[in-house]
Amino acid sequence: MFEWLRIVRVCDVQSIRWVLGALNSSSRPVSTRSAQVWCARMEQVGLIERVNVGAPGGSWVWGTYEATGQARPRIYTQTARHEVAVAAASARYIAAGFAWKRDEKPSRVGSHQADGVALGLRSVDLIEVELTPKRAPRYASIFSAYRRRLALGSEDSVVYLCTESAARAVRRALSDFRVGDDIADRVRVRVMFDDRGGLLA
DNA sequence: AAGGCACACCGTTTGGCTAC
DNA sequence: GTAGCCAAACGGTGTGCCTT
Repeated sequence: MFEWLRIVRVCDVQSIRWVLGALNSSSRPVSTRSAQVWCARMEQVGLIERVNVGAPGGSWVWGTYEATGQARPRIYTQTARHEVAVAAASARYIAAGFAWKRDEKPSRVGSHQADGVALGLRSVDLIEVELTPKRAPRYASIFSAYRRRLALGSEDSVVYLCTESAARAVRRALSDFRVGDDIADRVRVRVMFDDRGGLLA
């Protein structure tokens, strides 16, 4: 659990449910209640901290320095909601039997760091969590970075997990740009989040 | 008409408890 | 150890009232 928290940094209680389920060798989440019990116990012994931000999905949770060796994440920033959304996606992948790791830092100019890498038995997917649409030229440069990476062959596909509006922007960019067309058959776009960053059923 | 404020209501989360 | 039920707590939203 703490290995996973070290990777995602911060998550919500719903994600804790899925990862606890995965640790029980189940593809289903444990109950919300037992996830809360786990959090309460870990908080009591100083291994996690949590704060109720009033978001769907429950309190936000992170490992303390004692547990992960990492500094407290900054949770009152714009990117925090994105981090929690990435963790939510990661938790589902873990429950589905995938391993999860952070993408490596871009080693050269013009490359792009994905939000995560899902390692399955038969495939390796680069995961992008997209809550807000980017400007079109940004997609063009990201797509050409992905085209290079996919050509190298160590990853099989790119998965965009989006809000409704972000999915529209990604699909439009895929069809508008030539580089988008080049990689379109290796890119999957899924609507997975609502506008508040909550996970759709 | 617009803005500020208090209040009630609603949905969600949390923790206590019990049963299995 | 877990699921299910319940009550309390909390944040968000809508409404009514008052002032500007």
